[in-house]
Amino acid sequence: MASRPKATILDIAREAGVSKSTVSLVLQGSGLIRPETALKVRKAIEDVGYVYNRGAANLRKAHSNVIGMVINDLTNPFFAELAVGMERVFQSAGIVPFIANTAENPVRQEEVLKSLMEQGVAGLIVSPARGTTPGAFRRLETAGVPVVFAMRRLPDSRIPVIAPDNHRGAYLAAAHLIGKGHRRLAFFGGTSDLVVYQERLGGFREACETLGIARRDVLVVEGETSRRGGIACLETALAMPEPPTAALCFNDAVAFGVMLALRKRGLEPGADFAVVGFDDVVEAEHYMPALTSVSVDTAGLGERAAHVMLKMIQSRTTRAEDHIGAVNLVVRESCGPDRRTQNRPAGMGDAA
Amino acid sequence: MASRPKATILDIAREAGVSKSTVSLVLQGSGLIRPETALKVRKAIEDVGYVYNRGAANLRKAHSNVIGMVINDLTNPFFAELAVGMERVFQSAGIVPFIANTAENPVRQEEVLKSLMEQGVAGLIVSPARGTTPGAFRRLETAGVPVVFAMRRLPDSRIPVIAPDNHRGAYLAAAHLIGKGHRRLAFFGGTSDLVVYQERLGGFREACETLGIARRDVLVVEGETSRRGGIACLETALAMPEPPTAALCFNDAVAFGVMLALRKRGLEPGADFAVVGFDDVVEAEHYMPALTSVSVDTAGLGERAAHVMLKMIQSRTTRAEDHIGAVNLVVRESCGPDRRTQNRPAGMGDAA
DNA sequence: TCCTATAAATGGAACGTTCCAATAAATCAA
DNA sequence: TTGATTTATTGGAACGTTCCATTTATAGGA
Repeated sequence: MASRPKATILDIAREAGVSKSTVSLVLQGSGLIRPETALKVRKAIEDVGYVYNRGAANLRKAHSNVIGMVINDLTNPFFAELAVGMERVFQSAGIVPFIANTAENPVRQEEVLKSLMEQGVAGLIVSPARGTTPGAFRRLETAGVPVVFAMRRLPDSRIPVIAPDNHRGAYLAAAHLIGKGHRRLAFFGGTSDLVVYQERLGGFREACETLGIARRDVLVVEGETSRRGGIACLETALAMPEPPTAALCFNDAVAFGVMLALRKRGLEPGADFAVVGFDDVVEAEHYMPALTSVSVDTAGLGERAAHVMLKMIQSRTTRAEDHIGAVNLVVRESCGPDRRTQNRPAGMGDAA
Repeated sequence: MASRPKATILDIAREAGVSKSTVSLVLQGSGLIRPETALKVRKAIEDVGYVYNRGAANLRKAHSNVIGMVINDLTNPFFAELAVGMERVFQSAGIVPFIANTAENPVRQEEVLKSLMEQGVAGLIVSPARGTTPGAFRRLETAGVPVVFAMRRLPDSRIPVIAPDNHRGAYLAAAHLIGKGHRRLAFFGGTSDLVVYQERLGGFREACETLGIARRDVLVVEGETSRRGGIACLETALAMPEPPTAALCFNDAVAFGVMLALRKRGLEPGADFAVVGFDDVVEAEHYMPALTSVSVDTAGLGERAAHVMLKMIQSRTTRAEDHIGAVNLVVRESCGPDRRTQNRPAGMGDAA
């Protein structure tokens, strides 16, 4: 149980009758070593139960192979999808990304960033917590650690951003609702301290203006970006003298909450009140009714972010182009009484 | 941009006019240093933009403060909840846990474990991937790294396990269904290579036997532990000559799939076919109809696992007691036509 | 045969910390 | 004043790697 002092390359060297340098070379897969020697060394490695000490190695090598992923809300499946996309590309690059959750808490985020820096990360992909102060990433910048923002951005920072075209997505969604004949629209959920919020709300507003919806007929209700937030938003909206007949929600979680609240009131989402989500998480398709949502190709954005990160590390730069991902509206059943236009859920159960 | 060579304690020492040892002591918050000296040093640390090199420190200190969390499926909200529970306790211990996803892939799991070991983790909380080979954790054991299994266990290993009482949970659920008058029951989803599966199925079977359900009236359909798996299970079951009228699902994801498939066939979950889930993820309560499920207090188990881990590290042992968490059946709307017994979703929207 | 070129293996310094043992300074008892 | 004790500070040797500069072995060319 009480583990003996752990083996080092010197133990291996002794065991295999070679020098530590040779062992090091073998460990790095250098071609300079004679195959038979390499084999002998590898056997010794196995025998002594050696585990590589990356900390010691990093002491010489300047930068590690650890990439950190800092996520603001792990319980939102949306971010899990993002993470999965990133992992796909890191995996094929032989890198294991470490994920850390900040739970939307800037203080926690500071701790997490500090810890990752101390660990000597090679780069960081971050979806910053709400309320992140402008200076939070100064440390990283002065240390020259490559950072990429995913999905969210900070008001004015030079850090590259990988995000969907929020403005356009919201525009499309609003235009769709207006096209369905809705004249009193609402935007539900989110808070104005988020840049994403500004973008989505901006697209929504632009559509309303362009397509002739009077200013007083658009209602904006801020709220938590969760089911609970959606429920609250709907209650607020329906309490108005002239309530809206359709809503674009900040994200799918809010939309689910809205649909739930509608049902609670005996209203049918889609028929009695149109709701559109944003992000198109996997659940959207499986909801009842299936949720119309703005698809942002989450996993694709994750992959993109990972690629950008890899390139930054490789070229030792801390700069990169922003990348705005294409979006498209996936029309399902939750957005208006006209059901002729609905998409079928992607090929499952059709044979039954 | 091209970061100057990063500052070390020697730079700080020079800047503050003290020795490196003094700086080191300050960094560790030692009381041996005169407050004014400490202040001077701290100022220098700020000035040179120093970041602590934990790798170098670990070279001397033998054990790090990194704890790894290895999770088999990050996209299952269930595991996110588990992670959140653990984070709560680690946070208050000043530890930032690193999460890594294995995506239910044993090969990936090997890589992840290797990487974490090389990083010099102080301990590991693992929910092992399906198909993990018995030897996968031998390395960790010989290295003396404390490991705790969460939710899942391996057939015969001495590694402590934190998990819910699967047998009892399944028993309760089955008994409930039988109490509702169901006589032909099914168990949906999961595969027999999982110990959890054996446990849950075991409880289910015991209830059936004890409460007088004939062997030929219980149907077991293995399948993926996902929505998709649930859909498939239902299709299979309904194709039988005498299909079941109720099912206990391996987990909530499967249950959601089953409900979806029922709807697709024009059947109403709850009224036409009773379905019970397992895990009681947050969505269960918000589903339509709300899902009856076995609640396992996921976050609580996460906390427990973290506590056990902390204790193991502290006492330098690799052994600990198993911990089997209490479960209880949360009856909602998805399990039978008798709606008088249903629970109300926890206090939201009641005022409307 | 000797010389050169290439291949394979090696010793030692460095990386940024910690911590022990030692020193220097300050305080106290006599 | 001196010596003993306490309080602050410090130098140096680790820790486990990498990598440069060397050395040693092997092969090829004349």
